[in-house]
Order: sequence, then C-alpha cells, then structure tokens
Amino acid sequence: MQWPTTIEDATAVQLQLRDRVIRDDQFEPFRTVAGVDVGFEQEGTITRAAVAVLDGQTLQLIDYALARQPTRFPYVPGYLSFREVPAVLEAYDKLRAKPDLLLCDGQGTAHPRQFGIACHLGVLLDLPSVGVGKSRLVGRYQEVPDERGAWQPLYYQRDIIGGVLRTRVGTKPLFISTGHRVSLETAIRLVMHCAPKYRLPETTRQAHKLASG
DNA sequence: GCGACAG
DNA sequence: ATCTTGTCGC
Repeated sequence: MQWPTTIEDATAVQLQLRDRVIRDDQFEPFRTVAGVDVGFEQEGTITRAAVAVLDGQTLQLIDYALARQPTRFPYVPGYLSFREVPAVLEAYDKLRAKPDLLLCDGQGTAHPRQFGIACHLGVLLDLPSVGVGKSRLVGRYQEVPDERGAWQPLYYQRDIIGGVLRTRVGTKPLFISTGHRVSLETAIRLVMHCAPKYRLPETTRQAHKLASG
C-alpha cells in the first residue's frame, strides 16, 4: 500500500484501518516504554523524528533513534499521522531495543474518525500504544479539578473517546486516549506512572531533548 | 452557513 | 510545529 496523497485517500485508509484498533488491554507486562517526538526543519520541508526508549520502572533512557525525511503531507487537522508516521517508522526501525509500549504525541481514538496517530502507529507496528495530546482535537468535557490524577471523560457523539487528565497541578490537562491494545483506564494509569513530576511523560520529554540538541 | 481544528 | 528574550509567578 503506497502512502496516501489526498485527503480522500487518507480518509479511506483511516476508515479501513480503524477496525483493527483494539481498545481492550491485550498486552504482556511492560518492561520498556517509548516516547516519540516529531519536528520540522527547512521551512517544514524536512521532517525529523526521535524515538526514546525508557525503562518502565526507573524511566531512565535505554536506547533511542533519529530519522530525517522530506515532508510528504501537509498538516491538516484530523490527518496528522499522514505527515508524521513515515519518519517515526524509520526511526523505530533503527532501534536496537524495541519498546513494549508507545506513548504518542497527539490523539488516539479521541479523533473525528477514532483513528489518530497513536492508533495508526499502534496498528502498523502491532504495538500497544497510547495517545497523549497537549490540546483538544474533538470532544466535550467538564472542567478537571486542579489536582494531580484528576480526570474527566471526553465525549464525542454519545461515546467516551478519551479522558482529560491533570498530571500536574497548575498546568493544562492532557488528552489521553486508547491507541491500540490499551484501555482508556489503563492508558490514564500508565501516563500517570510515566509523568511523576512534570506535565508531560518522561518518554516525550526525552524524545524532545534528543530531537533538539 | 459559521466556527473549530492534534502537531 | 515554528518564529524568539525576557519576564511574571509559584
């Protein structure tokens, strides 16, 4: 299957692959957890991706990989994965230590067609994954108490597609959702575990550093 | 028809 | 995402 070029084709891919998403807990015990960060250079013509693998218990860096590719898809809300996934897959292939779980920047099922980048990566890699968005794409929710660990369900068309979670007092909450093979409840627990001190999970923070300097 | 809109 | 230094607040 060649990479989609139009919104129409991309939509077809999402509608076809979304049926493969497993929203229940179907995984083996996690030993390592990976975080992904994607950035752009040269006016956005170059996409750079970084994947950082951490020990799930100590949250210490175990391995990492980087990749740079020509950007091949524009940023269109609802189609983020078609812009970032190719570079992420290249970086993932370079890893010496494959992770047991992937925490992705962006939404999982908290998406217009329930197939955000976390679902896309999870399905293509057949790896448990979780979507960790810094802002909302779709859905309605009630204000989240300003307490670490507090969260509110995210509703969209009668369904709960994710959760709005406060990982740190005094900061904006994160938008958590299932990527693949991880339930929402488990996803929230995992994010809390990976973000013991700062707003963002250590996995994401590590990947961000590696992709910068 | 008018806004909203992951990174 | 990216362009960019200092600055206000806990």
